[in-house]
Order: sequence, then C-alpha cells, then structure tokens
Amino acid sequence: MAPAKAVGKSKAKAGKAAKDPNKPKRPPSAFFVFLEEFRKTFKKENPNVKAVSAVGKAGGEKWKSLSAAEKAPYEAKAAKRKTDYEKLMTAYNKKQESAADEDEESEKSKSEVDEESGQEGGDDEEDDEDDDDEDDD
DNA sequence: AGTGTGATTGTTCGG
DNA sequence: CCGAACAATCACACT
Repeated sequence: MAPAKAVGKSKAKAGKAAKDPNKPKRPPSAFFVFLEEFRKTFKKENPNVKAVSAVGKAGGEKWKSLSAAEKAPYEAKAAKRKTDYEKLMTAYNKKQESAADEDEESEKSKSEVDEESGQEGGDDEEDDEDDDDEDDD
C-alpha cells in the first residue's frame, strides 16, 4: 500500500538558500545508522538494484526484523549522535544569538568568524553497553 | 545541465 | 501534545 504521504514536503535542495549560517543537520536515527551499513551489504549482494527505494524498503523490513539487542548498537550510536547534535545545537543557538546582532539579512563580505570548537580531546570512547538481556520472544 | 523524486523509519523542532 | 519536515542515498526523468 502506498502510504499516503502527507503531501509534498518542500525539500530544500539547491534552490533554497541556506538561511542559517551553519545549521546542524539532524543526526541520523538508529535506522539510518543501520541503513548505512545495510546499504553496502544490500548493494553488494544486489548490485543490480539501483533503486534507492529498494534498499529503503528492504532495510525497513529487515530493521523491523532485528531484535532489540541487534538494534542496540545502532541505537547507541544514534544516541551518541544525538549527544553531539545537542552540543551543535547549543553552538548553533549561540550563533544565532550572536548573528542576530550582526546583521539580519545583509551579507556582504562576511568573513567566517568562528570556529572554534574546543574539542575535548581525550575522549574515551568506550562502548560500554550494559547488556540487559532482552528476551526476545 | 541540473535538480527533483522515490522509499524506508526515526528523530527533532516548532506552534 | 501533535504534526510536519527532514536526515542518506543514487540512478533516472523531466525541464
């Protein structure tokens, strides 16, 4: 069944100028994270398939087939993505605040001021996933 | 030549 | 609280 899509979503592609200086793109959901890997596998096993929709459908179906435990690593990754995004958002909001003071719409030679992000270096990236055993029934 | 479309689900923001 | 929009991808079709 064709899902009645809620009408056209104006997908801002090239025509629309990016209103925001640096708008943080939304973090890929667990599904996308899984899809990224799935796409490779899918295309590898199905080099003939050229339709992206095919991968989407197959991926979606497979996704639903995954157990919570299987999705766990993907969700974990997505969760991290969200954390990073949250940070980006804060910077983005800050930028907006600052930008608002500068000029609203006129852009002339604007040198990008910016960038600084103090990346904390250290970082431990442990994946400590507590395993809760999920009984899949 | 260039860009929109199609399809999946999840996530996120705004009103 | 709910809805709408948008995230990647990639070949093809249309303007």
